[in-house]
Amino acid sequence: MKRPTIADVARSAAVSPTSVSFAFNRPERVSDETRERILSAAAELGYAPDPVARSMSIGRTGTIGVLVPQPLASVVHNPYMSEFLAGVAEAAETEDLPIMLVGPRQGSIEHAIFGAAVDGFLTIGLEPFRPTIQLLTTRRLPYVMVDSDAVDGVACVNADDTAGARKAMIHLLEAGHRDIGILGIRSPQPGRWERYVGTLGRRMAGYLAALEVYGMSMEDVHLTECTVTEEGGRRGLSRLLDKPNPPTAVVSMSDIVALGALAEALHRGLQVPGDLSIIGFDDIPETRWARPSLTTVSQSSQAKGRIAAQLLIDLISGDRQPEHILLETELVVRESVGPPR
Amino acid sequence: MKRPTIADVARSAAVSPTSVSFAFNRPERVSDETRERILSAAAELGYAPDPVARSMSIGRTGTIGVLVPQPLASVVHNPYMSEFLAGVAEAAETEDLPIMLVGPRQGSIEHAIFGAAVDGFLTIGLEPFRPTIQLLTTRRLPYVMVDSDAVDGVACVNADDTAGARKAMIHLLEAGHRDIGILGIRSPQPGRWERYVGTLGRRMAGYLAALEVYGMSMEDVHLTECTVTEEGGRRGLSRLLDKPNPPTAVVSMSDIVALGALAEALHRGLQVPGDLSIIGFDDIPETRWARPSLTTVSQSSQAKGRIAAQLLIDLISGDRQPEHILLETELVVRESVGPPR
DNA sequence: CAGCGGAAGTAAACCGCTTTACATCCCTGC
DNA sequence: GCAGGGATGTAAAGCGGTTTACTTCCGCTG
Repeated sequence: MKRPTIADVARSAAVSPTSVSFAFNRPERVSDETRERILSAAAELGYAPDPVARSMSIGRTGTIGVLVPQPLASVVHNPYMSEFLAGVAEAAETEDLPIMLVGPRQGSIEHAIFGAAVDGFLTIGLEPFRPTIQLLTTRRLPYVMVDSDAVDGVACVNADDTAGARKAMIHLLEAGHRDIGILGIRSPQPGRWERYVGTLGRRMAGYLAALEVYGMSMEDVHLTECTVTEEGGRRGLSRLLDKPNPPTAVVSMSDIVALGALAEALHRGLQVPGDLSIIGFDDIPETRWARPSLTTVSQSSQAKGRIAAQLLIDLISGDRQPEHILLETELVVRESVGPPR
Repeated sequence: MKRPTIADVARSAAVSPTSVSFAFNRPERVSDETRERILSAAAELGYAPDPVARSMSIGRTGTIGVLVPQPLASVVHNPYMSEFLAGVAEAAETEDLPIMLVGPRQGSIEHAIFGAAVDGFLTIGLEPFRPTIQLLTTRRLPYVMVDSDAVDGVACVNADDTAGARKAMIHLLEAGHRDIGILGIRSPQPGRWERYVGTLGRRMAGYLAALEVYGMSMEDVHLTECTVTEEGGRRGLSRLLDKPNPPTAVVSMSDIVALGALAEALHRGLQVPGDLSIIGFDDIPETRWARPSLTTVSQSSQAKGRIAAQLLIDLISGDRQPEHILLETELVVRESVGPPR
């Protein structure tokens, strides 16, 4: 038995399909009596309007897409992303919009963009790489870029990474540290920090700005790139500690990496912050659980998600123009930073 | 300038819409030369096939829906859900399916079910309440129920909650505890544990079974229902501790609640596990970070998500029949349980 | 040279719903 | 008695693709 269509209901209630549609979507267009008849016929047949056909007709899907450049599984796992998504959900909820998680398809973002039935995209951490933007534009859907470099004419939402990174580095410098390591994030051009773009680039710029305040430069610190996992943090810190003149403090571009580094330091029997100070970035919930709890830079991912989603929703409904939004970052002082020995 | 359609491309390449469609979906059906012409015309116009129209034609959306009974925001935040979703994503990824998060719509699950353009649903923790099942059936879509009571003829995936709860309670009893509190989860009929259904019901049955092994019954323990938040756990434990004969150990139906209880116990200056033993359920990552780390029952939410999603995918493609799957649970012994003083 | 088969291309039906424009009918007011 | 207008209902044209069945054209075989 196939799924009943609007025509089946119409036949069974002895009216036109038009009336059935009206009975569901514009009750005032049919008489009470007819509506009753239609609805009960529908109930009897077990009729439910097909959302796809509906979308097709009205030209909207009522869904917003969240486009992520990594495999979905890793994304949902990532606490930073969870918070972000919670924010997106918060905004989506007020409009009763489901949210669609879209990862790469057949390995390519392109297929993903073209295949998703959504009214607009929220992109996360996409390299502001021309091709991708162009695809998004070709698709002619509104979109908001989060955690990328701001692009003219495109809606963008970012945390003020530069200021945040600056605060983090200043915090260490003020505490008296001069031998500092940076746990960076693996980049397309390993080690070429001058070429970092997007979030990475801005954070690096912030570190740099802080160093300059103290008359230092990149020459005076050790940078190592890590994968964004605890394991990555472990390894990264190991590399730094095994150098001839190990740092007395490290800043990390990500809390996850920082927590890995913390674990490694404790594993090696180091006192934190006695022997080594550590500072992270993102303020994920785990930083509070860590012992010692992690000093980090908060960027309220949830607010970011909420604000970005709201912007997208407004863009879709057409009552706002693309704009750039910069969210404040804040240094959250906890227990993992102290003066050098 | 409107979005170009297949007809525009056809016109521009001087072929029929059929050929354009073939050029995209069945390259072998058009000559190389023509295909070239069509594709370049498409590129020039910035044509991208409309996913909705496509779904409409082929009768599939290529999307799986995750239906949750609570507001989306709270769901994404919940670590247990995050893990589950990661599992779902893992399975979805192998088939390149986006996943759609669907929360209640206009306050009702019904609207949500009817409005979502998906090929199948994964429901989580839905009360196996007739109406909802009926709706799902009316929609005539395959679905898999997770964390509900098993229903005949419906695909269900559950953890073996009963066995898990039993192990937890036995663990406390073996340690010598006889004054035990249960931090339950708020239920539709507060306090009427005999009527618990679904996950709650099964866990309660497990606790009970363990008590009976030691010749005890529900009379001998204190049950209090908590909301599933840390705050809920705090309050719940407070209620138990303020009784005339406070428990020396508590089992919780959820790690989040257990962590709240742990915080409250420490706040009151109690030693854990010295003065109070605590055991949780779910094995969320935070249990490892807690001090003392939390003994709990692991149910591998991620595996659950993966398995449930795979079942749904197979159901959709039609090469599997609905079945019931029960996943093992395991006691994870950490530091929060010891003998009573 | 008739006959056949494969390659290339297309017309038109179809997917299931929405919405505009129009037809009826009946009531109201003058 | 009739024009005007509101209430109710419907035909038909989309929305933008996919797919089936058919036509044409060509080259090849016997």
